[in-house]
Amino acid sequence: MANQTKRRVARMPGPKAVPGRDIEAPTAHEIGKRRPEVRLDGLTSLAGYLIRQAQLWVFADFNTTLAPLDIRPAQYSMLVVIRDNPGLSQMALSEVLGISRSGIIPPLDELQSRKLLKRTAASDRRTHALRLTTEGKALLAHADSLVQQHEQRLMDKVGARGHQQLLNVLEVFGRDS
Amino acid sequence: MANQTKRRVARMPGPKAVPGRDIEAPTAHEIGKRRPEVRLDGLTSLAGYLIRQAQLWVFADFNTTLAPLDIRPAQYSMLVVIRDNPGLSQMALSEVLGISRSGIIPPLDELQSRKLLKRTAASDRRTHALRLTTEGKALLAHADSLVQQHEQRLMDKVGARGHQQLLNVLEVFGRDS
DNA sequence: TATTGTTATACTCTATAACTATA
DNA sequence: TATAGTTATAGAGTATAACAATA
Repeated sequence: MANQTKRRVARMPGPKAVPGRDIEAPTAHEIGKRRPEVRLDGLTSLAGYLIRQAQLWVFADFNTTLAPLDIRPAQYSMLVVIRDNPGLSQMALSEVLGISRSGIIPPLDELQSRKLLKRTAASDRRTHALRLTTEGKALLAHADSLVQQHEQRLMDKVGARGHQQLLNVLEVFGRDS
Repeated sequence: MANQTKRRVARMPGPKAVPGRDIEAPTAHEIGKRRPEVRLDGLTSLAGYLIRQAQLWVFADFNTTLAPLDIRPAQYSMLVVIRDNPGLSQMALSEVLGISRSGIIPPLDELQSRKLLKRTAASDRRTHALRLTTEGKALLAHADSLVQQHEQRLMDKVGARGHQQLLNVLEVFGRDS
């Protein structure tokens, strides 16, 4: 049967017992079957939900577009910020990107192992001054052109006017937030 | 020193060697110090980046607002869709929410263990017909009012006009995607 | 044979705490 | 004492593959 005896244990402290299933009369849903149109009004009237869906589309399209370079959104952000702010520290980068200083290390390690950036010495010897390598700059230039294709697809999706409205309306989220 | 001998091993197949650091002349960045304004133009001109930042704000504010009910965005989405489509299957729900049928099980288990929904029998005995419990409906009603507060804060953030533009422009992401 | 729910497993992203070196 | 980078660890979210029950 579809309902097994042993259920998945929740990921927190103690195992949470998950009760079995009841029996209840079917609704128009089950009767209609054939993947009847699922009502989503309750969600699509929320701007937050639409923003989330848009973001999922953006990441999916970004990843597809940048796949030839094996660059994901977060990595692209890091490369751009380092290019535009050569010598900034990991702390500064992590603050700007809104992640913890420990969380930024794995992606930086990967980018460095791919020879796209380097950690150079700074006057404050506790810090690393981040810089793109020549190879990193070249790859980023290529990535920029692919990102423009991605941005164009987004524009195709929402229209030139809608695209401009997004830039205007969402500008408030660009700085700090 | 800040640079250790042993570096973090990348998470994929083989360990990737991470090279050491170079030494290079400091830029205006290090000299200026005092957290100089980091340039973000390269990112903030991309609608995709702004959408991502907006989404991070939305989730953060949503989580703060719904904290008293311990409901996260994905859980709220599930409860709303199940309320509006009583009896739908896990497959239908996972397709609508854009996640795999295995990935939807942990959150459903948790909601069921909290007695907010139930898996009832359906005519097709391979499937579960999802339904909210009375408790689930009550909690969702409470959640709805909190979500409206959250939506109001978003409107405060982008303005009533901007909010309406978001609903209009992002509508295309609401269905399928 | 195909589909639904489940389990096992794994990868990514992110966070906190503790440690080292530097300030 | 405080800060930057690192390590260890853990949790949440997601995915794929294989399996049993059912169609």
